[in-house]
Amino acid sequence: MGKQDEIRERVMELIEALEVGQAIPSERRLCEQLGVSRLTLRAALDDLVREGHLTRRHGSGTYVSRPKIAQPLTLTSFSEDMRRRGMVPGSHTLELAVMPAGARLGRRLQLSPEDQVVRVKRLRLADGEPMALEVLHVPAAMVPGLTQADLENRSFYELMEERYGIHIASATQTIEPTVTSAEESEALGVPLHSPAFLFERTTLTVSGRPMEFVRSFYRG
Amino acid sequence: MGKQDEIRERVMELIEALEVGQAIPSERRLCEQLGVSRLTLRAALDDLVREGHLTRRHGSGTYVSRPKIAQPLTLTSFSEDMRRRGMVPGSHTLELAVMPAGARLGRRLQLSPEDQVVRVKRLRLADGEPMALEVLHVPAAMVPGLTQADLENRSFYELMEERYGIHIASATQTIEPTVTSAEESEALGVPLHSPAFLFERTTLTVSGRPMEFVRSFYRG
DNA sequence: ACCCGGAATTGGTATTGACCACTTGTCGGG
DNA sequence: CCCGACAAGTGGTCAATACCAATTCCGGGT
Repeated sequence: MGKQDEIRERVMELIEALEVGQAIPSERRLCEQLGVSRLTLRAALDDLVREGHLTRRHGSGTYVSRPKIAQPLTLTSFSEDMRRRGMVPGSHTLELAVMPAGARLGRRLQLSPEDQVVRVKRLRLADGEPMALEVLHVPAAMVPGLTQADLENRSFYELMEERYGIHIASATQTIEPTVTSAEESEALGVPLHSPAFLFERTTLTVSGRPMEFVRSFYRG
Repeated sequence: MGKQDEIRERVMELIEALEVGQAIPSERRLCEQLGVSRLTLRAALDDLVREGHLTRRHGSGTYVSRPKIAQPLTLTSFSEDMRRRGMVPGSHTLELAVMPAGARLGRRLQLSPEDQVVRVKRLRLADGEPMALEVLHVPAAMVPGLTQADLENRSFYELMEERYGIHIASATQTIEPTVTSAEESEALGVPLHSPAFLFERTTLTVSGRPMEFVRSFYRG
């Protein structure tokens, strides 16, 4: 975990507390507050600017921009979606780890920051070709004994229902255009900074509790 | 003109003298040779990597990649092309300047680096919408008295024939996917680093002399 | 002959310090 | 009252340096 990524997260938290159009603290102030050099801070801001969360105005300041457009929801799993398009869906689990939720993720999943979450990184395939990189977070308490093999070529939602008896009720999803980072580029086999779509979805169970938070990068 | 852009040009020249797959000098050696800091050099290399000219391998080196695919040629002017698609072509000249050719451009146009060239920056429109940013270079000796107004909403090739009696014979053109820079983004009204196509064309007269070198950025 | 380990080299990241270019608001002169 | 000059604050760029991480290569031990 680079320091740049950590800063990125902290700035994101800061942004979320502000209105669109408001200015964030100046670079000089911020890098002092966060205890990093200005270049490091700028590298993190560059990311957020490229992804459209911030806009810079030379001589004036850096401003919060473009709120994500919340979509009402079309409750499709990747597996269903691909089959409907006549393609053979698949998935390959790259990583499965248990970690504390942290502030932002905890808020999304209605957990305390110290609660454990399972973080799964999956590559979604269509006809064998990489289509998306998916990072999903689930409260660890909801899925005891989940292993990497459980998710291989398997729909996560189906697994949740069959093994854990958890049924999904609704979800809120946002879509935004973005460009791929180094990791995403490598996983999807496309050049760095290729255009892509970022889906973020929070899924609720029938009892109204958040069940998962997923970030999916779909290649353009 | 930033130092970074200058370095970018110099590295480009260096690259063109190498074969695909060959390594360029290490960053530390290069920044010493070019007399810039490593940060600046890396910024320039970042550009070239993003555009696909270079590939980095951590611990190993930086390598020349992806030769441009030379197209045989489809000899269309922008104006003709747009009309065929049923759109109304237009153009707006942003800048017209006379300057020395320099090394790379001189080579392309078969001029000595000190020879003067006319550099024209044009915005190409389709139905009034910006479609492409075009930077064309013509040997100054070929187009005496050319003014900015001459090119307003006018096909350059038609002008060359009518006024100067220069007829085009053939051209070689390369296409490559790229992303927009700050200047291109602003001119085309798209976000920074949006996907785009870069056309490079060298046009020859019937006498076999290079008549123009054009770089066109078409929005995706 | 093979393999393993360390040194050298390469790209990757971060810090600190400085200066430039643009914007904005203010203060003083007309 | 208005307008221009100026100063402060902002983002943009660059230099010099240090250390980390991955790769490569060569030599010594087996």
